Amino acid sequence: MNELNEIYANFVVELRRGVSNLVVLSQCQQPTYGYQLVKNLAESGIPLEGNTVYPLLRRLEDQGLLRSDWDTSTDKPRKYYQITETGSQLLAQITSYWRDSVKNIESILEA
Amino acid sequence: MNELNEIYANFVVELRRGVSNLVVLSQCQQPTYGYQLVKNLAESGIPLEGNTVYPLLRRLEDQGLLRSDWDTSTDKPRKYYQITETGSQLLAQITSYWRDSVKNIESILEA
DNA sequence: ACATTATAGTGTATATCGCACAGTAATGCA
DNA sequence: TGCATTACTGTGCGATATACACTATAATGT
Repeated sequence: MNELNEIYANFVVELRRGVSNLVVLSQCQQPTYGYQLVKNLAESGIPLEGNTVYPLLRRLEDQGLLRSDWDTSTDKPRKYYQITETGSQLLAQITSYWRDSVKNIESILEA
Repeated sequence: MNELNEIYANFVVELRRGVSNLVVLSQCQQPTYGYQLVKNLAESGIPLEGNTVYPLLRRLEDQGLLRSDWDTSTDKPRKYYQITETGSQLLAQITSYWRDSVKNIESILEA
């Protein structure tokens, strides 16, 4: 017997999916590293775990939307990711798509 | 070029994911059938195709969030889905979650 | 007579997530 | 001093849900 909480949790997972692309790209307008993202996004109410963030960053880099540089100047080496020109273009597109969707969904919910 | 469009399309797919649960549950506050959902949602700017909607309706029914009745009184038999009490509770929860998320994401995008 | 609409469905490949786990170096604390 | 926790980056696997490409049937439009 499926418990309601389980179903709810799964809905939340699905809702968060895709949003991660959007918020990570957005955050990488400033050079950022994975662990920082995990912390910042949790504070911002969009908790993404490391096992989600690290593969995501690599995917985005593979797609040419981010680029990365290791900073080894401190004791804790950090891999900084930063958005590319291509990434910026895509970010603008999906931000626009996102806002349109939000409006559409809100009007469905209110109807 | 084509590559970017593909990436964009995939982002859109991921963003739409989960939203389908929300809008379908919401629409089923009035008894509705699959084909009508496909048409209505397309008009509302949330295009979901039959191969997405029909399995989704069945899942929601399996989870006890919707129930269905065949209407065979007309020449075209239609399977009407309607939200259950449990479904209504969950809809309220995920609607609330959705609106909170939207606020959080918007504030990340603006930062 | 032929195409399109209306209506419901399936099978398979693919993408991404969560959970669990691996691994190292610094820092806090008992 | 010794041990736990934090900081930091990752991997492997199973589960879920989507897109794409179909199957199927009956009515309606031209």
